[in-house]
Amino acid sequence: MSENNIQEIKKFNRFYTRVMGIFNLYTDKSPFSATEALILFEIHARKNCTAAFLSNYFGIDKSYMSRIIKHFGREGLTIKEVSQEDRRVQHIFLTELGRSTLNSLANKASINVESMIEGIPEDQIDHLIDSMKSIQKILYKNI
Amino acid sequence: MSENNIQEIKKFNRFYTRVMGIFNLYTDKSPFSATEALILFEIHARKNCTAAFLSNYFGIDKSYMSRIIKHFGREGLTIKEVSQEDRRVQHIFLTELGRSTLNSLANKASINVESMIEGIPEDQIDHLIDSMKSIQKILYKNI
DNA sequence: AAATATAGTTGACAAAATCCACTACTCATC
DNA sequence: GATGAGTAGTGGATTTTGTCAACTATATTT
Repeated sequence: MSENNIQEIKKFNRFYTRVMGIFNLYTDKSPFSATEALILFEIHARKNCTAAFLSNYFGIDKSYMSRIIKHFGREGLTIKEVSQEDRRVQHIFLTELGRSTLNSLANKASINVESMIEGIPEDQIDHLIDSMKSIQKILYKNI
Repeated sequence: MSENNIQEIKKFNRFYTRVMGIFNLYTDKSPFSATEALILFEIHARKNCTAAFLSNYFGIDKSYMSRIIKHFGREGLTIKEVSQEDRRVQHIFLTELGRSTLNSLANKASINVESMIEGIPEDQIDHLIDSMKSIQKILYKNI
């Protein structure tokens, strides 16, 4: 593998890390961290989501994940339901409040994204999105 | 701005956040965090780098930045030099040890990037890198 | 049924990050 | 050249985020 390619990818990683740091994706002054917002999103998007899945999916320690979900529970955002097939596992679901909270976080994220691309001409935005799709498509199997 | 575009960008952001979380870019079992590695890199790359610049560049609290740089100093990775023009500002430089430390962090990062793209055919890697370059070029002015 | 493995929880702790007050200096204006 | 406003950097106190190891409960393998 060309050393040059590696350097280019690292450069992109530095760049995009900073982009995300600056457009602090979900979290401007909300009581939820970016991580929590991502987890909430995933609970919503996956069916029969479990703590183990989330822990593995995000590469987050299971004890930490347990606490995050506990926190969601205390706030009334999620409920857990013991699986019928395997009584060790608990499926996690959003409550109505959880859905509306996620919704408001998603709106904030949208506003951030808008400021991230504001002033960029249409055709470039299209190119941007094509590029983003390509990256996902190419890296997909390795993630 | 099309709502659909926003959603696509948010999807990419979630995706790439996860990519970077998983290929924990610099930091596998090194005594430096990913943030510290990025800062070390930037001290190396910029000339006449200052704490204020870094703080602003990364969107990191200045007191935290001060502590990180202090830490680098204690470890012998950086030295500071009071500016002649403005005695409030201190330029930061890597020492020889700082450079070699950065180098070894960079090597670890390279290994992570390799595993991130392993098994992906040449032409796709090229496409990947083109896409990454496009994104940087398009977002550059807004960052 | 004994050993091994997985899901999730908890306590204790460590690392990362923020908030705020402070010093030292610079710069502009009177 | 004193005064006030602003910026660079530091340090104390605290909060948030994340890790480690031990534990319970259930499932799976032998």
